[in-house]
Amino acid sequence: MRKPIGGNDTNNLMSSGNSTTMTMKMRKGLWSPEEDEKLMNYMITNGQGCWSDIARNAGLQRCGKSCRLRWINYLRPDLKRGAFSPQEEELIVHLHSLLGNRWSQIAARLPGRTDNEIKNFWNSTVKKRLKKSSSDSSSPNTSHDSSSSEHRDIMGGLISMHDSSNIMAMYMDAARRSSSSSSLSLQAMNMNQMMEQLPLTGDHHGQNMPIMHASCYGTTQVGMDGNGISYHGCYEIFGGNLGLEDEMFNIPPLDNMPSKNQDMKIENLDDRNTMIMTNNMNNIIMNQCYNNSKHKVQAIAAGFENCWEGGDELKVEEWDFEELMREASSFPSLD
DNA sequence: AATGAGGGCAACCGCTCCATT
DNA sequence: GAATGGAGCGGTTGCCCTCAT
Repeated sequence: MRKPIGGNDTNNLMSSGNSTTMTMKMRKGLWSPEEDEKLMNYMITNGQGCWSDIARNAGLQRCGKSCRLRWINYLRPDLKRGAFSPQEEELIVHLHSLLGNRWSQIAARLPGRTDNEIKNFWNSTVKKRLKKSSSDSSSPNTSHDSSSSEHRDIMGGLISMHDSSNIMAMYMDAARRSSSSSSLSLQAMNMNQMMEQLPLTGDHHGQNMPIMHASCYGTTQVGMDGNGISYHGCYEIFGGNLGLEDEMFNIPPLDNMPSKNQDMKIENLDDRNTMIMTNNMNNIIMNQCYNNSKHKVQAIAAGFENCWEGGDELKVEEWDFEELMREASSFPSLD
């Protein structure tokens, strides 16, 4: 544990020797246990309010912003400490592929984890791993032929999740960055082109198709409790195995998440394109699930939509990524 | 044992969004 | 409609720890 800067001597943070000037210098750096305790006690007693008031009333020489950060990232009682489980890691990779660097939204789907934590985890661990796996696959020794089996392994397994995540992230980033009038449909076509670069699977539903076109299986069971939606089971999407088998995930209540309607109100802002895109993707996923009468829906998009009503169990068996992309290509231009 | 490199993590910074006046 | 302040978010920094040499 690092020692807080300045130790416990908060006086050294006051303007030198003249307390009447009220020019209180805000303390920076690491939090001392005493500060933590003050903030914790105040929050427990008074609850959340205006952060600058909290900082003042709790007797902390901190700016409200700093207090907020400390509370959210460290003191909150519902925080889960410790290393990320493989399941959490996979979920992060998957969510990142859908949401990009929207750490707060990713964090909202990982109970007990903070955006900062996830961001740090991503930047330190996952990014490195992805980089390594991509450099491995691009090395001369892993040329097309020899890599095919590796690709199969990769694409069929967790690493495929990473690769497909990269592609999705690239795609999403492209959509996000695109400030021109180039429509999402064009980007969707590019996505299809990217898909075609991918190795073929043997026989998937009677067709040779890039594995990214593979179906999405969801055998997730969904239940509701007072705290929101929880789901567990085996969850596979975009050809990757999320490996959530027998793992419980609690999805926070909807008030933590933007509603679909809210998202739909977001109009034509470049940096929101991804969100709209994601939403559209999710809508399509949901439509695919509902429209295809051949397929059973068990649950999909549990963490992304939470918007079904009624039935305790929705069933998804599979949906066709190709069709998904066809639908995606028909997205109206956001201009 | 000393030291340098790299990694992990907590916290700050700057920006945007939104509500209020 | 403009100005202002608070909240929230993502990017970045910098400190400390661990590990290899």
